[in-house]
Amino acid sequence: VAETRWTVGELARRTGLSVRTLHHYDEIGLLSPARRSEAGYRLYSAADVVRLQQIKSLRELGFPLEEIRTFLQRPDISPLRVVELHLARLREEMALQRDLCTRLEAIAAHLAAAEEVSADEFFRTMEVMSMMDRVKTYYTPEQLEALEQRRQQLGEDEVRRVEQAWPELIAAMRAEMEGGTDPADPRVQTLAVQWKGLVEAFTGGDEGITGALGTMYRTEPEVGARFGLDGELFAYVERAMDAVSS
Amino acid sequence: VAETRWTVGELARRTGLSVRTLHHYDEIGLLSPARRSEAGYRLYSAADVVRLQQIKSLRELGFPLEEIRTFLQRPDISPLRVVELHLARLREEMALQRDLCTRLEAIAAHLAAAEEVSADEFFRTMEVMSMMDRVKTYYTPEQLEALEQRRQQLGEDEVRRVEQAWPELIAAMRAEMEGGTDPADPRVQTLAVQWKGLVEAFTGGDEGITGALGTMYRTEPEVGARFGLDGELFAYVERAMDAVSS
DNA sequence: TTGCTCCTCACGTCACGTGAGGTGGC
DNA sequence: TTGCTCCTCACGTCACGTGAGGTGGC
Repeated sequence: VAETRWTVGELARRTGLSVRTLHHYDEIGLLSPARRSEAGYRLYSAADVVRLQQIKSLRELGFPLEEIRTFLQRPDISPLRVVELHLARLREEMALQRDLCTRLEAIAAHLAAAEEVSADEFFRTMEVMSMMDRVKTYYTPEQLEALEQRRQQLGEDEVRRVEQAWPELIAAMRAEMEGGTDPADPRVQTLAVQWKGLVEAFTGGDEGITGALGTMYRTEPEVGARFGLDGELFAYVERAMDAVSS
Repeated sequence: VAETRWTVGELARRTGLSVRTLHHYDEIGLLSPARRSEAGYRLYSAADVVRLQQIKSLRELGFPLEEIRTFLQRPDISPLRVVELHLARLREEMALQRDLCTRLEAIAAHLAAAEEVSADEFFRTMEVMSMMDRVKTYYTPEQLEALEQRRQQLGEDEVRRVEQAWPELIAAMRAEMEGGTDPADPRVQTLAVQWKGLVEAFTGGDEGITGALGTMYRTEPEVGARFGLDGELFAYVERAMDAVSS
């Protein structure tokens, strides 16, 4: 049974990658061809093609080659999982792009009418552009995978329920803060417990993910600002949490 | 009249760029702040914010920093033009993403059903992913700008008309080729003239663009393959063209 | 035999990242 | 005075690009 084999050139032509890229992947042990011909030509198998697709998907998710290599070593990672991760990310990105489109159109309309465009409008636009790249840098593939798995466990309805509960909870917490309520007050304590619950529903209690989220909110305040979160509110919530545990 | 000024840190926070990136843009003369404070702090003006937005847009279009620098020096390039270029590109990319989504969903469905997925299906998917990056590497900003300008001159209806004329013309040309008609035959000559007309309608006769297109079709046969174009047909058309001019 | 594809070095590049060591404003 | 933000070098890094020089299959 002679299986189909592809040379580097064929593979490059059909995938849009460069020959040099395939050489590089071989060099670093990310994708080595199934065999070599007698003359030393790289001969790739169908299984190699599948693996290459996984690599391309994970590259689009923004992961460095080294992380992709170790990620693909995990026994619980199937080609299906990788495709699903890619799809989830793609849908998020398309949503951000629709947002960006709206903002650019607004700026174009203003400029075309020779109106003043505020610096803020430019800032918000650049912020969205940065968010598109940013999603790619905060999680490791493992964390992203865990997040997705968690979402699937919860089911779509539950995810939506959690997402809708947030704005309400944030508003309630802010009202207490601005009203000057003591973080140890029972009313605030109740909210703090709900807060903790929602965070856990999202992260599945994974410490790495919780940490990555914390880093993201601390170093990128604009991300939190989209949901009405700021440093002041975070500090207030933290004090309430401390009071819960003590 | 004290105008608003931003320090690097403020600008970085509001745009999602790193301080190092802004330093780098200053170093290479791409974006230098309007002034410096007495202590040497970079102070950016509102005009700098506008320029930064243009830079971010052109970066998303995939241009290297050096090309962006010279492009922004052109007197005929307004902020509005840059936003329009970005919008045009964004819409194309979203179309490709919808295509990619469909393909990934098909693969996911097959994998979930534990069905065999052909190598071809993986190839086509990777091809779309590569096309998304590729658009970014064939044109210089000047060429992209000329292409867009051309499209605006033609108007949407005309662009659509041209795009719809292609498949028909390609099919007709292929039929002649496969029928063994001499490239110098009057029937083929008529088609060749139409062919030339459509190419010119698209490129506006710009030699640089025509060259870039040629390079693209030669080095990326899959791009042409999507429209039923291959090396054989190109060679046939070329012979017909030579016959036209002689 | 010619032309094309393949091979292995190995240095170059682009756009920053990442400290190192030090100064100025609130 | 302490802490934070800023400054200028300057070397490091990631994912390849780009020849250089040479071999093998149709």
